[in-house]
Amino acid sequence: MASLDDVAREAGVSASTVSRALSRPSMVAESTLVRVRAAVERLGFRANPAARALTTGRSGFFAVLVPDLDNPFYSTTATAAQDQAGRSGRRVLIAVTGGDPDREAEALGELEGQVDGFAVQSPVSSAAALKEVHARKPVVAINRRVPGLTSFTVDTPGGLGQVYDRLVELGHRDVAYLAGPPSSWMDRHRRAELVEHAARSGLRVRVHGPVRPAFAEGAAAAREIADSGCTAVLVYNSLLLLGVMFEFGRLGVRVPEDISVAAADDIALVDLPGPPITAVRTPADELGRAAVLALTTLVDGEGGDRPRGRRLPTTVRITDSLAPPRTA
Amino acid sequence: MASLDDVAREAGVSASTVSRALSRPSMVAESTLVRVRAAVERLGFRANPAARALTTGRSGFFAVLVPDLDNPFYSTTATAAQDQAGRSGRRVLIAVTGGDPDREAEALGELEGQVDGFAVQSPVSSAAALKEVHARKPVVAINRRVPGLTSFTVDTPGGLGQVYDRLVELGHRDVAYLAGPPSSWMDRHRRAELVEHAARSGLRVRVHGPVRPAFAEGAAAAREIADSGCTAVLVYNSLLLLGVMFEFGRLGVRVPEDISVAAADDIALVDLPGPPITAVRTPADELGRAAVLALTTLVDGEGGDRPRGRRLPTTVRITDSLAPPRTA
DNA sequence: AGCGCTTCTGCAAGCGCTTGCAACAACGTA
DNA sequence: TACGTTGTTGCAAGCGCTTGCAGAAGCGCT
Repeated sequence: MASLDDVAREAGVSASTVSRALSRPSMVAESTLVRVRAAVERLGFRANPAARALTTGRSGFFAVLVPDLDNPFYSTTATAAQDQAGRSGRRVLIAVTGGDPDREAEALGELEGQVDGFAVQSPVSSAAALKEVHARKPVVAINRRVPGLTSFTVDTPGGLGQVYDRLVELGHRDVAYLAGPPSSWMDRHRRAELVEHAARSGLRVRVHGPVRPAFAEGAAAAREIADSGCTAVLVYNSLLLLGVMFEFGRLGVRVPEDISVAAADDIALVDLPGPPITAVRTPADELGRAAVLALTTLVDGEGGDRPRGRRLPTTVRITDSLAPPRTA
Repeated sequence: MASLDDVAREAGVSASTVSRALSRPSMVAESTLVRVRAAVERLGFRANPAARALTTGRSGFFAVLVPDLDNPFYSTTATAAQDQAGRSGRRVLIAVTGGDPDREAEALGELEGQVDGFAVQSPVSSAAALKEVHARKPVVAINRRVPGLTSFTVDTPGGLGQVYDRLVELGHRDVAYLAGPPSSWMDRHRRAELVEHAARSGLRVRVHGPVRPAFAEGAAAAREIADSGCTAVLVYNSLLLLGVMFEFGRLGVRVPEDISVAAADDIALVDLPGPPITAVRTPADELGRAAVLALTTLVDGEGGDRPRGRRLPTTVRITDSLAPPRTA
């Protein structure tokens, strides 16, 4: 591997000049620039990232912590984060934590020295722990509000409210909610919202689960839901909903004639043929992008004002997957 | 951040001793070890990875290149790879290439200096390009055989053969195959196998697709398949199959009464309730593990004999999702 | 007592890059 | 002509760690 010195020799300049030619071209005369570039080309030089990291204290990496990759919500944010990071020449280190607080803490600790910042998705760590890390390396929270940290969330509760309203309007009284993982801040949030709404509107809500938000789990829960006598079901996420509907299909439960369905995100529903399904449209990719963008300004920025987090608005797509209850 | 020197001072020894205490404890006296450890603890010391990488030439990272993360096959191998890497204290850098040769090449180039090796999943790059990288950093291929590289594949064709045989045995003559992405080495392989088998056994095979291996795409292809008059359908992967079956459910097409179904992997079928589906059981996680293990020996090993790749055997689960054709 | 040996520790160089500082040239300007 | 500018370059230190080498003990042996 060619080093800076090799390039310097080849171009007939000093190593510092080469370094500057590459990182701050405006400081170098045009003619030298050309020579250096030619030498770089000829030798196929690539800066040694470790050396650069050592001197600058920057690695060019952001870590993205996600509970798992099987959930399209997470893989989507992670992929979007990677894409966004690429725009400032950075790379993303995806760490799968399994939603386990210990592994999350371990990842935070181990990676602290290797990355320029963290985007933590659905963190199970305590806010205090996150803020401690934040004191040294910028941390932004995705999909959970953490006081003191720039946080990006999605206004799913708001969207769900509209779904409840519609259900009430249609005459539903008995609604099932298939809950996501208990460790999920989002799920707790949604349930709270649900309970509150139920109290206000006279809905009776039965919670099923919690379950791992996977297709198979949705399918597994379908029978219980169908048998529970509810007339509508709200599901923690779209992947679960597909599982539920898949099994409904096998059980002969028709949507929406026998039961109305809706999901709290629409990720796995995109491009699905046939009649659309009621869902809260969730901009997962935007979440990943926004988080990385915030990290970028946090790292590159002159310091000072930390970027404001946002709660991304949702839109609800109410469709014929919601219909009046059968008995009505 | 505490440095080695800080620890050395705190423990009353030299920096080199601390370094050795951490990386080669057997070279250090027990009593010193204790003091050093205490000092490390007290100061919360963590070695600076960049500095370590600079001196040793090792970053402790393996890169795993995958086309995308939405495909559970890839996310499973990636997750397993991460897990396996953790056992030797390494981390995994997941790079999503989108199945794009340019992005794959770019990732290989950019990461070459940052990682100790590559596990390349379903690489679209030419074998020559991969081998060129391999000359500098170990590369192992996942799910594609690349001459000159340690490669791990799964014997899906062998498994599919059994499925075909069973279909013939049941009296099927007209079979559909829903193909995966055309860039996939695996899909090409499977199709070749299929054609050959068809010729031998008098099956008539109609290829649908190719499609992106996603649930929605499967659902979108379902009607066309159902209308094609075939009596059985083989699907590129399990995610697609779920999509197909999902839509079958909505279309009123019954499995297996109206049509027999089977998938070329079983990943998304795990834990699915109800009657099991015929599938070639694919050890995706083992693939990820094996690849990282090979990398590990390639890097840590005394050199010499490069680890042999393997073609992981598959088992086929033939179930009642295969039944005699309707008209038979 | 003297010797070689093993065991442990410290010294110092160096990994490849960045960057503050100083040197220098070329160029007005007073 | 002398001097301050501006623009360009090189020198050298240093980032935090690892490691070859050599020195210092401590040991058993003759």
